[in-house]
Amino acid sequence: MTTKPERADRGVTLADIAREAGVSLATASRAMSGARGVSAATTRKVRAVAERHSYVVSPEASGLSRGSTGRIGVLTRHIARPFYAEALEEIESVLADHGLDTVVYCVRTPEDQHSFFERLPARRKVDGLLVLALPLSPHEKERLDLLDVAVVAASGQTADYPYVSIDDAEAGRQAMDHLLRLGHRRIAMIDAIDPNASEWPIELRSLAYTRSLEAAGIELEEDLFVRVPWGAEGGAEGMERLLSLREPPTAVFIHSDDLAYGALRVLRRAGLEVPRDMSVISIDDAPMSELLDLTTVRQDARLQGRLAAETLLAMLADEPYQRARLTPTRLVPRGSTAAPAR
Amino acid sequence: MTTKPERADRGVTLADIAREAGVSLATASRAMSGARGVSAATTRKVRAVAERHSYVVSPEASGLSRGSTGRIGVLTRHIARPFYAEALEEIESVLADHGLDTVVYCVRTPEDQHSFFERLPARRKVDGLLVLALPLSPHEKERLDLLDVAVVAASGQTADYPYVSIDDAEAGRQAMDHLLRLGHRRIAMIDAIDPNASEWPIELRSLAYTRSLEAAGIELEEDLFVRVPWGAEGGAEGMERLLSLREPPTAVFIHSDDLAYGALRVLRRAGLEVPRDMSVISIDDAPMSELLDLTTVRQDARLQGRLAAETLLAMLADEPYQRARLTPTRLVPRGSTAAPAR
DNA sequence: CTGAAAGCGCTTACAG
DNA sequence: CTGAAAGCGCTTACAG
Repeated sequence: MTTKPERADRGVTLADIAREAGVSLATASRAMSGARGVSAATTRKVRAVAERHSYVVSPEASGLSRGSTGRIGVLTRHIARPFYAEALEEIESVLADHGLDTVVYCVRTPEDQHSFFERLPARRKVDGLLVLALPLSPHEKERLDLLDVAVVAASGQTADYPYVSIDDAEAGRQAMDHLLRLGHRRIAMIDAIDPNASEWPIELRSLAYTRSLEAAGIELEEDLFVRVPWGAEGGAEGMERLLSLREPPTAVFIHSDDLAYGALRVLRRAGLEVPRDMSVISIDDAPMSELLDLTTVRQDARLQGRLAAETLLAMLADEPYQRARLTPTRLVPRGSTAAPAR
Repeated sequence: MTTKPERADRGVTLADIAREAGVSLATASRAMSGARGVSAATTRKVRAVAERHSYVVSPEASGLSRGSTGRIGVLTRHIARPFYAEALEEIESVLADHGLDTVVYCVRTPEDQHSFFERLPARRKVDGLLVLALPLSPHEKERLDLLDVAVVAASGQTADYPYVSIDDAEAGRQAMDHLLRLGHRRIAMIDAIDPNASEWPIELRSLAYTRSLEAAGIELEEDLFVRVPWGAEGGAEGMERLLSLREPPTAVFIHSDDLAYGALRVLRRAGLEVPRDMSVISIDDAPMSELLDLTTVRQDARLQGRLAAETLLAMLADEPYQRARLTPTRLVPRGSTAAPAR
């Protein structure tokens, strides 16, 4: 019946199903969506016909009609780093369980990030957005609000969206506490900055470092605090700087596991033994840390992803939710820390 | 003018833009899409109005009309493993550069996988599908064909879709060759099987092992070939079995880096030194391998992801493409291999 | 419980 | 170069 044959065979439509089932389009639609107010027999009949044709309702058309997309966007700066990858995997899992698709927007570089907020490619494409460990400038937040969808942040946000995160200050305290209890007094810190991050919240981990030392009555030494770019290379650089001191520390608290891996390599190559010559602790408990016998403070990336996704689902369903959720961290003592040699 | 006010304020529509620009809907549509046949002045006027309202064309409506979704699905069993995460990151990057969204379908368990192929949640939602290192049974392939979209496989496929992959046999040969040249004769292999994989292609890596030994005139020893489940734990188990032999090998070729990490840990804990007591080589060159000083055969996950995405783009654009693309692998000699002790 | 009809927000052949 | 109109494949208030 179509006057445009080239469009005619895009596949079976609800109209076809309705016709074959001997009901109206409206009833077929209700039967397929499980809306109430259709007799069980009719529903069965319609669905049987649909089944026979391997028919599924077109999400595009359905979404257009009802005004939702059935998709959630995840905005992130990385996919291939353990924390992000694990959080993403869990997010996808939660969303899929609720029938929602996950679309990934990865802004690798500052340029990508800039263009994302200028062009807003997610506009009109998602029902909600999960912002993964991406601090937002006020301008970026303003742009994001143009999406006009629910937003939840996981870790390190600067805007005022509902969020899920660890308590970085507490995690830092746990790490420092462990070193102090072991008897260390000369404790260094290798802090990390993301060279690509335009904005970053107050660094709670380094704050924990200074506070813990102060609380223990230990004087701060400028040389013992180094700040390096993110990643194993940064950790290596930081450790090299510490080893070059006239009097190196006996222990070091490192911003995160990734950095610690680089630091451990430097120690090994320098012929130093861990933990005898240097205790090393960091934060994350990334997958490799167990293999490397690294003492660390565990944060659960998957849990954070899960809770963030669930928060977003609650917002979309207009159910109550917590604006701020802190997930627990805990010390995982392994072989890279011990009491100082003397 | 709408009779349904609750639907009225979903935002600015093309009709609003057209009205304000003083043109018809049709012309506004053409101006926004950049279709030819609109005067430059009109185009400018329409776009200016759109800009002023932060308007973008609704992908849902546009897609419904033109019959495409602007989305590509990625089907995978993992997100949080380096190979997958890197490939995915690159895929997203390529697709985003072409204005396409990436939606992830991660089937973690055999049940997830089964349900994916039964329910086909990607149906009517994507213009194409990238299957990441997921071997398909004939039945699964049959189901997938119901999606009626372009499909490209990256690594380890069993169906006959266009694909991108390394040459596993060649990679294995490179690894074995390295050990043989160093003078090893007693070479073991730790092979991996994915306990979740319903189907798996002929194992080309272990084939390379036997062939290389045969070519070198070395007799195969059953004890020297062990097969374990995937992951570091599997590698540890495999190495333990090899160490328990009356006469352990002097070198071992391991299916992939992940397994090698576990094997290295077992060696270290057993007080054995690498490479003095045992040479270790594997395939992948995952991010941690450099830190662990692991000799390996590098495969480029990002390149595979990129080429797979580009192949899919070519298919969608009806441009010529290669049905099979093999990406190169190369030996990366590091500190975990050396000539046998005596 | 069921149907006719309007509407979701676009695109595009057709006719100027 | 531009517009009126049909169509994309659904959903849902309205009226039985």
